Amino acid sequence: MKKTSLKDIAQQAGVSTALVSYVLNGKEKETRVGEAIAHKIREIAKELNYQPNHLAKSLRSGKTYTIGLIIADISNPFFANIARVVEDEAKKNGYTVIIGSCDEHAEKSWDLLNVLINRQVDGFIIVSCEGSESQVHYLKERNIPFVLLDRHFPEIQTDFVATNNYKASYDAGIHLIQSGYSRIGIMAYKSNMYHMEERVRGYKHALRDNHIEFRDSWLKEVHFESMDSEVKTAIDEILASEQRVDAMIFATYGLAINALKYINELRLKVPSDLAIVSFGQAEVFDLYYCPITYVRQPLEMLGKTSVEFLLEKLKTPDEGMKQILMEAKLIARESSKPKPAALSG
Amino acid sequence: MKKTSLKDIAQQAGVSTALVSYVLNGKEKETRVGEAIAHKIREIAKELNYQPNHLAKSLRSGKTYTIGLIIADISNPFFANIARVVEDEAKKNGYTVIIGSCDEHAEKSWDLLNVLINRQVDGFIIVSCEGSESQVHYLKERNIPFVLLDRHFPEIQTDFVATNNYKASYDAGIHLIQSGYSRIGIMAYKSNMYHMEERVRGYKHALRDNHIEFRDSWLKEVHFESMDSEVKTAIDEILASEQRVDAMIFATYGLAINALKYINELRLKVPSDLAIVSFGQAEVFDLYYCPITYVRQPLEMLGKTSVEFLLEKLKTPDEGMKQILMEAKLIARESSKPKPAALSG
DNA sequence: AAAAACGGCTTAATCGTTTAAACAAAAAAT
DNA sequence: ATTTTTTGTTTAAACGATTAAGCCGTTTTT
Repeated sequence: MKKTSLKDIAQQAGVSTALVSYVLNGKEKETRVGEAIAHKIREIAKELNYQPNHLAKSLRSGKTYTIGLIIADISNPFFANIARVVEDEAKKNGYTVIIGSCDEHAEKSWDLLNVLINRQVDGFIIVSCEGSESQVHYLKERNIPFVLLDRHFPEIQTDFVATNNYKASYDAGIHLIQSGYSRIGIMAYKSNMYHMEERVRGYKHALRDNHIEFRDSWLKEVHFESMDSEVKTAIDEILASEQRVDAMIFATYGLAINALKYINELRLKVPSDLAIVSFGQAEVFDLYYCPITYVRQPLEMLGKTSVEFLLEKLKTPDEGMKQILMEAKLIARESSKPKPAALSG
Repeated sequence: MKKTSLKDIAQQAGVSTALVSYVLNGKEKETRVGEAIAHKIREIAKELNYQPNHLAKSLRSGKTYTIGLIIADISNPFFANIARVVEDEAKKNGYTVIIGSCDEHAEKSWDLLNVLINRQVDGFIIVSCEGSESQVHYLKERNIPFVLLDRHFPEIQTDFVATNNYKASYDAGIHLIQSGYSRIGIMAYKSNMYHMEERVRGYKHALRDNHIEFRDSWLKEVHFESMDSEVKTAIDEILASEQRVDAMIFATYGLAINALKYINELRLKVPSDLAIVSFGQAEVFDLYYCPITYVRQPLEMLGKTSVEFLLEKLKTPDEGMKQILMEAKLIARESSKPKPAALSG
């Protein structure tokens, strides 16, 4: 039972494939196909349950209506959700998305890029990982349309859609300070990715603007790959420092999860022993005995806009760069509630 | 800067495209291509950074090396993770995966199916949703290879890879009983999906085998779509029943998350006020103030095996059905620790 | 010496579409 | 009555690969 093709319909109708193609693509008007025959063709197509072969279409047209979505880490619920949004938005526009996770490895990202290029995706949406600058340059050179999502490289001119991480982190810091905390630590990934640097920078400026002297021992940078062990060490150290912190910002969801587990092991009470603000939304933060204050990034908007940008780029490739920074929102919960001492002070 | 094709290489080398194809596909021996020319072709290919066009290959060969993965609910971390496993395993075998989530809607599932069929995927791996039997029949009729994953229809002969839900649920019940709980409730989705029925059946049999009389008020079935509100009502009711339960089994991860939030609101202590066992693994269960006992399904094996089955089916379509039920494992934690009273009794 | 085999290459059909160009017949304009 | 226009249709090339079949010298076999 082979799939029915244009040819089959043409044969049954006793016409050429051209007519069938015209009719089934709604071009009967422009190409002046006869009423009767057009009707007949549609009937037969329905009867034979004709489904066009996308491969052939794409080969001919050079368009696959497929978007490659390369994500730095799909196990992160933030990215998983953003992937969903992208998929939905793309589907609405008749595009299919092929998702790949590079698990924060630039090499894997190269592989994915090549696989997807071979599959002739029309363009890419990319959550870049560290060390993938060359890939971005490659895409630019090859003139392959793409939009960077959530993370971008300030030194490379590209389209991008991202969060204002500096501001988000600054806000997180201010919030803690206003809640009465003054010795505030931050845990981030050891990385020279811009979004991560911005988060640290925002935090530092929040301290500075409130005349709190930043101390090196308050900044803990851990490696993504060995997060499990390094987080524990980092927590131990940051709590042992002579100026013991009374609050912490976690620059990512993954860090927060890991740290909270350890904090539980240590029997530390949140927020009385340690207040917490974290990046990244997830159900988990509702479920923790003390609901975690978190920075909510505009997930839906980020995803939607990235698709929008890309589709526009596909339509009119020569329009200028589109770049946007969106504001995150701090959701204040119990884990950073005003320090009792601060109320009277 | 067009992509380089076989033709380009052929022109540069001054030969026909046939030779280029032979060489680049490693068929130079069988097709007796001259040493020198073969070498030259390879050089030029490298120089022009030739990347074969997958569309053309697929159109010609009828194979896309693409698998369609249709998932009932990708926002469930269990399925998200299984998707990752499937993707990885497929990639290892040179296949690309196109993932789609139908969000538990049979209609959306139909759409996805059609989109992917048009894209000529070689086969499907499907986590079915309720009411999608007709789709399974359709695939069978059309002779499109597929494997059902995690959920299957006992009345339809298909390949499938799933968990032994009956056993898993039975074990969960036994575990609670042995820990001293005797009034055990269960919350499940209102659904006639087999996997859900099996979970309820296993639970009931655990009670029966321990001479505990099952009470209708202990079984709470809620609708997936209106879960948020129904879960609360269900919890209220199950706690108000004359024989108030002292333990609960949650048949899915989503139910557990929802219920735990409400249980927190009610200031119920786990496990002293209510012991808990849940299906589905996730970091969350480590993070809850009282680590949740859960049924760990063999996620990696499920995913891997489903790919294996499908690839075998693609190779030798006429081999018989492959069906496998895998055993889950109960991970006992604090949320179901032995009841103090039970220790002395 | 003729026939067969081999080595090295090209030709051309094919996969399923799209679409510009050509064509023929009918209708309209001159 | 001829030319032009319009209408409805077919032809065939193209997308980029694969591959059976063909071709033509050279070498080997008989």
